[in-house]
Amino acid sequence: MAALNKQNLIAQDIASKIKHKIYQTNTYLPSEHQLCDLYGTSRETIRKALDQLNELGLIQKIKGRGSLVLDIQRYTFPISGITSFKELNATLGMHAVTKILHLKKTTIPPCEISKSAVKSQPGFFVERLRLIADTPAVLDRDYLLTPPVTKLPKTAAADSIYDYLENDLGLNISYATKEITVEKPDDTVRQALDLPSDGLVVAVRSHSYLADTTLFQITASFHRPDKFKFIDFARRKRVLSSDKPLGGNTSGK
Amino acid sequence: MAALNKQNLIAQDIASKIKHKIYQTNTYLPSEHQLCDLYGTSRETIRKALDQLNELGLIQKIKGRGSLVLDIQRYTFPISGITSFKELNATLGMHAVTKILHLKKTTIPPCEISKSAVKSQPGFFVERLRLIADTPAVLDRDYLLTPPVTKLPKTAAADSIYDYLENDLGLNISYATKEITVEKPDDTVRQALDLPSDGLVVAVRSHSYLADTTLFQITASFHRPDKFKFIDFARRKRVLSSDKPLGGNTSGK
DNA sequence: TAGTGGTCTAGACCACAGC
DNA sequence: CTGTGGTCTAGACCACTAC
Repeated sequence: MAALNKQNLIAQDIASKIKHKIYQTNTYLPSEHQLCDLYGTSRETIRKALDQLNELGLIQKIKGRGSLVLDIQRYTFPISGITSFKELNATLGMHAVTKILHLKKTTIPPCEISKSAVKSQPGFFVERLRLIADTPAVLDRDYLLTPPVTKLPKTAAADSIYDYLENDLGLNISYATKEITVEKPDDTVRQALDLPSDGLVVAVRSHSYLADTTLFQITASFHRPDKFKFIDFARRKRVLSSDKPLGGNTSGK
Repeated sequence: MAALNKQNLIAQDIASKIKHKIYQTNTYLPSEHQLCDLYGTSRETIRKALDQLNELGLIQKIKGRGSLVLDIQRYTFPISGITSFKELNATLGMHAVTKILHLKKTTIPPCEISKSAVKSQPGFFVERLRLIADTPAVLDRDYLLTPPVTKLPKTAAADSIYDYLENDLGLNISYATKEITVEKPDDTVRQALDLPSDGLVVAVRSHSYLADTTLFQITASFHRPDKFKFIDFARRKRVLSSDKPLGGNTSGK
C-alpha cells in the first residue's frame, strides 16, 4: 500500500541508498538543491522526503552544513513504532518461528476494550507463540475486531496479520498506543514461556487504529524478561511542554 | 529554546486549545482554510503545524473530513520520546522527589561509550534516586560529557538537567537512542530500590545527542518493576519495509 | 456539487557554516 | 562571500467525503 507519490518514492530511494552504503554513514547527502535536480522536483518535496528520514533517525539535518547520514545500523533497529513481528524478523534476521495456539471467532468482552465500549463486540482471538532459536520467547494474544476484520485465515495468522490486513483486506493501518509493564504471568503464559513459578514477564499491550480512527486490534504480548529488548529512536519534541501543567488533573493516572 | 516561528506557535496554540477543551475530543478542528484566515498564514504553514500535532497523536487527519481531536488524555501521556523527569513529573502530577546520591567530575571509561570511543573522556557523573510517594522508584545514573557540558551545578541536578542544558547552557537537544531491558541489578541498585535479593530491574539505557550530532549524555535508569510503565504513541511508518530485507534474502517477499 | 485534506510547485527571504 | 538548510507564500491540481 505504499503511496506512489514523489516524496515517498524519494524517501525510499534515499533510504535504500543509505542501506546499501551508496550514501555512507557520517557523510553528507547531496544538498537539497542537488536532490531537486536529481529527482526533478521542487525543494519542498525533497524536504518532505528528508523529513521522513529525519523522523526515522536515518539522517540528521544540520543547518548550514547538510544532511548527515547517521549510524543507527548498530542499534539493531525500530522495535519502536508499529511494526509487525514478521517485518522485525526479516530486518533483524533472527530466525523466528510462529506457532498458533488458538484461533477462533469470539465476542470480545468490553473489559478488554478499555475505551468507552459498553457492549461486547464480535471478533477473532488469536494466540501465538514466538520461538527464537527453538526456545519460546513471546506469547501474543490478539483480538481483531470484526467490523473491520471480517475474515482471518489461518495462513494469515501464521504468516503476518499486518501483511494480510494491509495487502489483502486493504486496511489502512495508522497508529497505535502501547504500554509496557512488568508483571506476574498467568498460568498459561508461565507454562508457554517456560518461566519459574515466581518469575515475571514483560507485558506489551497495544491498541491499534485505522486511518479513520476505527479500533481494529487489541494485543497483549508477553515476553520472557531475558529475551526482551525494546529499542527506540526519539526526537525531542517541544510542542506540549510550554503550557501550564494541565491544571485540573482529576483522574489519578 | 522554543523557536518562535509561525508553525510552532500555531501548533502550541492549537495544542493548548485542545488541552483546555476549547477544541473538544472527537470533534473536528476548523478546516485548514479557516485556520489560514484565523492565523493569517498560508496553508502549507498550517499544515506543518498540524503535522506536529498529528505526530504527537493529538489529532488524526482524515481526508475529505477534517482533523479529528483524539482522546489520548486518558493514556497518561508521552513517556516515549525524549522527556525529562521533571517534565513528566509536572504533566503527570505525580509528586516525585529527587535525591542526589552522587555528583562528581570524572573521566568516563570508553566501555560506557559503546560507540567508537577509543579513549576515555572527561565529564560529570550524577546518580539520583527518584521517590514517588516516599518510596524509591527509579535510580538514574547519568554521564554528562564535558565537551558540551562544561559546568553542572548541584541545583541543576536536583531540578532538571535538561532545563539547565537547554535554557542555561543553550544546548540544542535533538535526539536519543534508547534501549529497555530487564536484568539483574547490581548491589547498589538493589539496595537503593529496596529490591529482594533475587529481584529484577527494568533498565533503560540511552544516548542523547545535540542537533550537531554531538553525544552529550549517557544514561542508565533502573526502575522498580512494579513501578515501571512505559507508554508510547506510534504512527505506522512505511519507508524502510519495502526494500529487500537487508540480508542475503533473494526472494522479494 | 462544494468542502475537505494530500500533493506539488517556483519562487522568496532568512540564519548559519565555512572559506 | 557562497552554499547550506529553515521558513513561508500563493497559487495549482488531485482524491476523497458528504450532501
